[in-house]
Amino acid sequence: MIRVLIAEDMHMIRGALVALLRLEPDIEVVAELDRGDTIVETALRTKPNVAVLDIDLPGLDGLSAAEALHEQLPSCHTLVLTGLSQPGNLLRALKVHVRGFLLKDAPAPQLASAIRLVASGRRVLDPDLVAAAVETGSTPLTDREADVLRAAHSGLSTAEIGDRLNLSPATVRNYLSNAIGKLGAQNRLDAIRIAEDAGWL
Amino acid sequence: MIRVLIAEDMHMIRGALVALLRLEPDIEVVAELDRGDTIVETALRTKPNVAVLDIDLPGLDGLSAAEALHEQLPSCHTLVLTGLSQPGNLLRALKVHVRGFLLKDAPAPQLASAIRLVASGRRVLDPDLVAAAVETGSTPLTDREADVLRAAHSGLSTAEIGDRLNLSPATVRNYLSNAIGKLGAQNRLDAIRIAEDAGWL
DNA sequence: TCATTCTTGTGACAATTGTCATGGGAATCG
DNA sequence: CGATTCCCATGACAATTGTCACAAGAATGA
Repeated sequence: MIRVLIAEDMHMIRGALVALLRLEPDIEVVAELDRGDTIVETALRTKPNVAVLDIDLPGLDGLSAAEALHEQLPSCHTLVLTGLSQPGNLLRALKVHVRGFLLKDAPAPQLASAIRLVASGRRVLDPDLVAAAVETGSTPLTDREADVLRAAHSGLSTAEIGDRLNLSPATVRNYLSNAIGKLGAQNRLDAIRIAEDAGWL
Repeated sequence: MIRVLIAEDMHMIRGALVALLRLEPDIEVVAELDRGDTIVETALRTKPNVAVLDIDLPGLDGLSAAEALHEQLPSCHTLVLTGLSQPGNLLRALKVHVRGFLLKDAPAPQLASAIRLVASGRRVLDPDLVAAAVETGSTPLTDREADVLRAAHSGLSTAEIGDRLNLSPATVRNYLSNAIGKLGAQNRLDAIRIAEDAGWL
C-alpha cells in the first residue's frame, strides 16, 4: 500500500484529487493539507511514501517544503503537481530533489501511475517540459534584482519600492534597468511578464 | 438522474471532478470538454440539465458560452466553477443568467449539492462573494480604455499599443491616464493589477 | 432636439522611468 | 592574495509616461 500526503490549497480540487486516488486499491491518502508550512510536521507524523505537492501554497511554497521534506524524511519522495508550466520551477524542483513533476493539464490517470513510479524510486518527468526548462535555463537575475522585480510586480512606484526594500530610488532604477536588460524586455512591465512566465519570480 | 456537462481545461482537474461526481448516485456526467467553443453544440446533442463551466477556457470563455447556452438551450442551467474570486466575473455571470457561482476553493461536497440545487431551479451564490461583487461594482472603464489596458497588459509600450489598436500614441496615453484615474492607480502597471483583480479585464 | 458619453485627436508640460559612467565595500573562489 | 561578482549608491541625461486643457464627430437616450 502506497501512503500519500497531498497538499493543494483549493479545497474542491484537493477533494476531487483524493476522490480520484480513492479509486486506486494500492494507494491510500494519509494526509490532506491546504498550506505549505505544515507539510513537514504532518509528514513526520503520518510517514507517507509519496508527497504530492502543489507549488503555489500559502504559508510556504511547495518547492521549499519539498527541500525541507527531503532533509527531514528522505524516505518520502516528492511529486510536484502544478498548474502552470513555468520552466524555472522545474529546474528549481530538480535542485531540491523532487522526483516527479506533473502538470494539472496531464491526463487524469497519470496521477496514480506517477505516484506508483515515484514510490518505487523512479523519476517522472515530461521530456518536453525538461527540454523547455533546459532551453530557458535558470534565472539570470541576482537576488536583489528579483526582489525589486517582485516589488514592482504589485504596482509600486520606484520610490515606494525603495521604501519597502530600504534602497535609494536610484538604486531601484539601476536594478530594474539591469533586469530589463538581462531579460530582453522593453520596460519594467515587460520584464515582470517575462520573469513570471519563466518561473523566475 | 441529473445530466451534467462539465467544461474545464486542465485535464487532471476535470478528471478528478468527474471522479468526485461519479460517487453521487443521482448525477451522471454526460459530456466532458476542455474548451469553450464546443459547449453549445455538445449541449444541444447531449441535453444536460446542468452545465458546470470554468471561466477561463480556450476558444471561448465560460461566461460567453453560458450566455449562448441560455439562449439556445434554456432548459440547461449553468453553474460556474472558478478558481479566482474576481468580483466582476460574478456580476457578469449574473447578467448572462448563470444560476450558480462556486469557487474551486469551496469544500468538495458542495459541488454535488450545488448541482442539485441548480438542477432544481434554485440559485447558488455565496453571500460573501455577492457582497464583495456589489461593493466593487461593475467596471468603470469604457470599452476602449479596457482595450488599451489589455494591450498594455502584455508589456507593450505606448507606441506599440497605438500600432496594435490603430490609435495615435497620444490617444493611448489619454486612455491610460483616464483608466489610471478611474481605478485610483498610480501608473499603468498598478491599473492593470487593479482591473485584473476586480475581473474587469 | 438636446444633453451626455464615448471615441479620437493635438499640444504642452511635468513627472517618472530607463540608461550609463563611475565608485566603494563585502563576499566568494581559485 | 587577486579576480570576480554582488550589493549599494550618485549624478546626469534621454526617453517614456502621466496630466491637463481643449476640440470635434458619432452614438445614445431622454
